[in-house]
Amino acid sequence: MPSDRTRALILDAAERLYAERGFGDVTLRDIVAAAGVNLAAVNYHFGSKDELIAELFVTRGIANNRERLTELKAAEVAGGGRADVKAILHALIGPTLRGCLGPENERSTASRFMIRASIESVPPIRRIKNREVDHLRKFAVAMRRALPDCDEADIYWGLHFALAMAHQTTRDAERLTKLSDGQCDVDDVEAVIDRIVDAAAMTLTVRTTASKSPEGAAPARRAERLRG
Amino acid sequence: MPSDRTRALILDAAERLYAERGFGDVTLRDIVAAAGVNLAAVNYHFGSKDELIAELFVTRGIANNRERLTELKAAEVAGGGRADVKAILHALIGPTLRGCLGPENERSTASRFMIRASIESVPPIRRIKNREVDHLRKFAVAMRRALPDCDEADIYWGLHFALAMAHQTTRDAERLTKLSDGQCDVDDVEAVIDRIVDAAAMTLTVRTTASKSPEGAAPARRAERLRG
DNA sequence: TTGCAATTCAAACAATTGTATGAAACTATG
DNA sequence: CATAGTTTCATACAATTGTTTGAATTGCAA
Repeated sequence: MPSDRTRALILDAAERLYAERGFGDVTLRDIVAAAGVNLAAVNYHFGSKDELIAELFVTRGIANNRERLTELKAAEVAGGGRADVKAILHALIGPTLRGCLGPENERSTASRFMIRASIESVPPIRRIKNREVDHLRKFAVAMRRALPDCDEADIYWGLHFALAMAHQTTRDAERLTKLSDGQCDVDDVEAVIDRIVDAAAMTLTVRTTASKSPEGAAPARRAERLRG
Repeated sequence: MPSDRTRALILDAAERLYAERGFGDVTLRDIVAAAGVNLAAVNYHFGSKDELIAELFVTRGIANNRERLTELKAAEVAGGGRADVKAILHALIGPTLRGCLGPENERSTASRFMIRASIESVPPIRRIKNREVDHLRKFAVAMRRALPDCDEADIYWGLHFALAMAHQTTRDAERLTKLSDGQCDVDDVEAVIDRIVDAAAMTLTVRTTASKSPEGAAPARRAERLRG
């Protein structure tokens, strides 16, 4: 009859503190204080600090991946087995962005924790992170179906850029707001998502006409089809 | 007659170690060991660990900004007072990327240190970082000149996306390589730069035709001119 | 109730880290 | 040479951190 209460309290407090202040600034004593439990409880229930972090990461990672895949499947069903480019990108970056931007009270600690985890590469997480590639491959497969004539490398670059823009927007939202004097509204989450999706979709579907380096340093995209 | 030798040794070792392993994993003892100097030398020459980091950051930041501005000015001169979109973006992301990608031996510890600094937001750096916005504003001004009819917010988003793609590419080069089974060649630095410049330029200059959200969540770009 | 295992707790431990100290070594000037 | 100022060095200090320990407490079954 294990008492999961303390365990859950620790997980909640740890996730919240890590999401807010990052891994470097949060000690076990901070966590147990926030959770209202004894210091030794962490080692009793999780074995070590690293195992606590790892458990948080795998749990949240699985949930996040599932959310993305659910949206991808839905898009594939809606498209009769083949999702279109924008829908795929939307499924890839939507879930995370929705949890990280927008009004403070609507953000999820889960998403913010995952962003932290992908920023500060702390050892226990680094060891697990390899599985992410397998997850992304599913989106590459879907994208290849949506753009059968597109160069394969370009597809990977497109996914990479979509993730890059999404990721950096959650990181540097403040800088962007300051730089633009508030003209860039990062609180309108769906608009931000659409903007990033549009940008990434363009890199995948628009043929570059005037290349700066004519000797082919940047290979021309070979996509003809845009079904958004 | 101050002996700058020890000082320089510390700066070099610190920059290299921070660039390689990040701020979290490097202690003063690691630095002095690598520099071959005494532990107390750090506090003697810099006052504290934080001041050492801050000095590194401002020095390298200034150098990096100067490099970017030099390229921007050159592009403006070449364009008769007005640089074109791609040239501006090239000046913005080129210097950093050149120092962070490509063959190991050609990378600069300076660039990699700056990337680290922008990733792990350590207190002494966070305090200084605000000046970055003023620096970026110069690129916004140049871009407004290149795209007089472009919506202002779109310009900021474009710069933001360019930085995002560049930044994330230096961070996740390994993942991209693994995901693409080596099909995405991140070692061809100039090709990568061109690719990112192209992508960012597209978000600024290509009018989106089919928007996913017709009620205007993602405002249509208003740029007509592409002078690449 | 009694007994036993699971859990909680206060306290201590060991290691690490940034910083400070005071003596020693060095350098240049008188 | 002598001496004052600068720099280096070994060492110690104080604070923090993850972890461990052993006793107390709790919850439940016999």
